Amino acid sequence: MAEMDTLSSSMEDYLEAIYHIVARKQAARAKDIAERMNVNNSSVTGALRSLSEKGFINYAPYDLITLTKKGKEHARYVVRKHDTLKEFFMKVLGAQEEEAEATACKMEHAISPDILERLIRFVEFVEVCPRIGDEWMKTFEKFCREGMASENCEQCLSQCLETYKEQEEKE
Amino acid sequence: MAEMDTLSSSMEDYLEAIYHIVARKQAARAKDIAERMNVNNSSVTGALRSLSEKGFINYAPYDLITLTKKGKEHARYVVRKHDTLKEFFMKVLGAQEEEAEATACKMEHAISPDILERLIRFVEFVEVCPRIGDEWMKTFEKFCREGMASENCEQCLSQCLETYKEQEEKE
DNA sequence: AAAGAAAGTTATACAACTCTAAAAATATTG
DNA sequence: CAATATTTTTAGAGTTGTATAACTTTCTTT
Repeated sequence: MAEMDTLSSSMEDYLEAIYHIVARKQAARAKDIAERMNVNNSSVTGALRSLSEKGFINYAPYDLITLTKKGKEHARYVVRKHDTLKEFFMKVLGAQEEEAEATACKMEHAISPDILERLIRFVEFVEVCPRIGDEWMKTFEKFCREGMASENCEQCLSQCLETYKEQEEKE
Repeated sequence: MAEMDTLSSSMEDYLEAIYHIVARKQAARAKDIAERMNVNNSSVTGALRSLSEKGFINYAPYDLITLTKKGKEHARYVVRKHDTLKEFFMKVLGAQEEEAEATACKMEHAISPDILERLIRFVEFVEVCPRIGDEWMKTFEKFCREGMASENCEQCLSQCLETYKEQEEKE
């Protein structure tokens, strides 16, 4: 028998699409999926059969499509990978939304559980650690434009410390 | 005609393997490639024909394999993507080498030029910016274990500034 | 409820990639 | 240099995912 618990990149894309459609409407129709994925109707039918056989979706010919528990769980995992990558590309690397979205979409299938967890922690950390934060992002952007101007490091650090102290006082 | 300048993930893997083999020896043989990639000999033949048709390698049946200029350039680009991801996973996210290697191998095909450049800059920056550096990595590791202990931020920043000043004096 | 529209499925074909088994070419060595 | 071993290729088949075209089912509307 074919693997029951693993999905190809392609099938993960279908599952993800179904997840998002089901989140908006009650259930998904083949046509919605085809439109969202820019794919032919008949390709959807094949994908549905495959996802159904593996127990990820509830589906019978001509019927509406919903996710099984297993399908929901896997879909959420895929979405988590997608969103984490997109967030990292935008918030840390400063990429544009469209670029981040497209690249996350392609890379999401290949990221391992271990690296994913680390990346989630990292993005979380970047947001709460004062050593990073907004100012730091600006510094990174400047670095990207002009390279490292090492003379400013002390000033940069002092500034960072001052800002932090000021914010602490306000709270 | 089939696309001449783009390669599937699979063909990029072959090209990358050939690049590494050619770097060690003068030229690659089908057997070397098959061994390195854990793939059947006959699969290599097909890949070689395809890469040759598209102008990435110099190849004729029963002949040794070398890279064309185009092949070398593309291979270097793939390797750059691979190495950048691997470095990021290890140096910034603190992943183990094997994990970093395996994941880079799978993700390298999907990263866009824009995100790649940003990631290269980012890894470079992480290495030169005192606000990050070793201490910061330790902080991140601690954060991963214990979560954010926000009371220590001022101390963390002061410490960082002090260390920087001390190092400046030594130079 | 019947006609027409819309949606979904099947049949078929193709492209990419893989494998096994057998045949052909090349290399090695006694 | 001929026998043997190794390497490479071909032939054929299977898998996955895609599309077009034709057909069937379901929905909509009068």
